[in-house]
Amino acid sequence: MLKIYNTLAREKQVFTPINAGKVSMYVCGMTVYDYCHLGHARVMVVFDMVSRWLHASAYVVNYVRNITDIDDKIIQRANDNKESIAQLTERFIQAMNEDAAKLGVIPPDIEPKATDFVGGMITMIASLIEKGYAYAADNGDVFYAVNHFAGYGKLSGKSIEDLRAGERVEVDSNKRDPMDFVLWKSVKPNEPSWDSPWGKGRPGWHIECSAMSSHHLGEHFDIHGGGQDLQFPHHENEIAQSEAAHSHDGKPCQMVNYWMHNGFVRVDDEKMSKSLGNFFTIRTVLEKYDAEVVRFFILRAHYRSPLNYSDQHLDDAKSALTRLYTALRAYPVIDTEINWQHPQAAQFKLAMDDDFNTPEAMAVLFDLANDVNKTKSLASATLLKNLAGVLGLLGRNASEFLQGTIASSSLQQATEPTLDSRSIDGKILQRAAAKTAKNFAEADRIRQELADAGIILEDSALGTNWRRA
RNA sequence: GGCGCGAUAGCAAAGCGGUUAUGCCGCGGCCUGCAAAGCCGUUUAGACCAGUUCGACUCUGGUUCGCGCCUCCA
Repeated sequence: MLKIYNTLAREKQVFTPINAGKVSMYVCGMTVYDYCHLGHARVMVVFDMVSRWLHASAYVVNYVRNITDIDDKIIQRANDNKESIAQLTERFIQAMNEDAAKLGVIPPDIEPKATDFVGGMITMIASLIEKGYAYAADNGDVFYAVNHFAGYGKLSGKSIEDLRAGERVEVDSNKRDPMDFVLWKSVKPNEPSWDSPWGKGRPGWHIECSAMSSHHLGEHFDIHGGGQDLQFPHHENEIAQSEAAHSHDGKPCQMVNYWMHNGFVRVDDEKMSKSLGNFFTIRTVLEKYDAEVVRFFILRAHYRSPLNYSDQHLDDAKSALTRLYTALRAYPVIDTEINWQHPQAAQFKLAMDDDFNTPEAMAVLFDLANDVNKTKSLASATLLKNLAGVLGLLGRNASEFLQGTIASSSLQQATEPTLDSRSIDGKILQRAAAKTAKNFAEADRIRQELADAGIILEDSALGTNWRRA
């Protein structure tokens, strides 16, 4: 029985889908004006994991993750770069897809772009005006009248009064209330625009998610996710827009049953963010670390906990993942159905059903690795690989991981020359001959020579294995 | 200022009112020509102060410290 921590309720709740056996999930994706950083990696990996677990739990999942391809920063960046907005966003959508693929993120079922939904947004704004939740100002902007929506603040736990007290924003004189937020921005020079009943302009940020989620998942759907920083104002405003626009006879229509928010990636105990400038892009990190190590690192913490980034932590993650792959090295494991009755599989399931407790689920993986090493059980090795597969881990051949270089990544610039496997095998043969001749000094010299090149040898009864440090 | 989250061993990170989390690192042993890997064992815990309880890292209250949101942000 799956339990999910629901931000709306501030507690874990048993997950009951609106339609039995089906899950509709919407996640706020990226604004594509730059490369994705590790914080974006976390959202993608976390909700990929959620979607995989729902699949593994036999749900039919409809997973939507949007792409914001029109906003202030995009316009500015395109201007700075002297390229068109379409060129800029296309470039970074492409980059995002490459990064996601490397991290083992399965593409969502639908990835709608905001610019493809302006018509739907206009319809929704018109409906909000008609129902009295929004108003057009004299300058052509359209605002949402926050105090007309009774439930405002229910997600973030804020009250309109508290928000007013903490008011830090420049008051826009076109607003009737400082708390009102913009649904439609009137056109400004050198900015793209669309025709609307309120004149040329472009949509505000929040309305796109309301329009896209209802178009693809309906007025009422199961799960809505995103980073913790979107809780307010973005998600709060989405609720206000959707529930008001879809209201019938003045009664709001519940938009989402379960709201999920993942914790931040931090650097030196501070939130990693563009504004602080302390971010690492995914591709920068992948120059140094295998993408699966990064995925492992993300999933090793619970999705709601803060996740501190440092090289030391990634080194640690790499060692841990190496242990798992090492356990699988000698076994011809294949993908099979998981028998959830098996004690360790059941333990894994229990952990995952408890609000996606991946750290605890991973402990089961290490337990299985110990079994494999101790008992040489092919069954345990198979279960290990298949359970890890549910998390999108251990998908490669062990040797591919242990002997591969991150240089195989297309992003990797040529680093110091590394030995190819053929010459390594040659050295191993030379060393074997020296060992047979009891010339241990020579054997050790060869081993050291390889060690200096980052190749670690491991003798076993069946021969010598090697892996990259 | 308002609202919220957190504090676990050298590092990272979970569960749990009483019984080994787990990984990395360290130490000892086995194995090995020697290593490495692996196996076995093992040292370091639960910010602080009270309270509830037969018993609290786990529940309650307070203190201190850290972080986040309240403005674009995953």
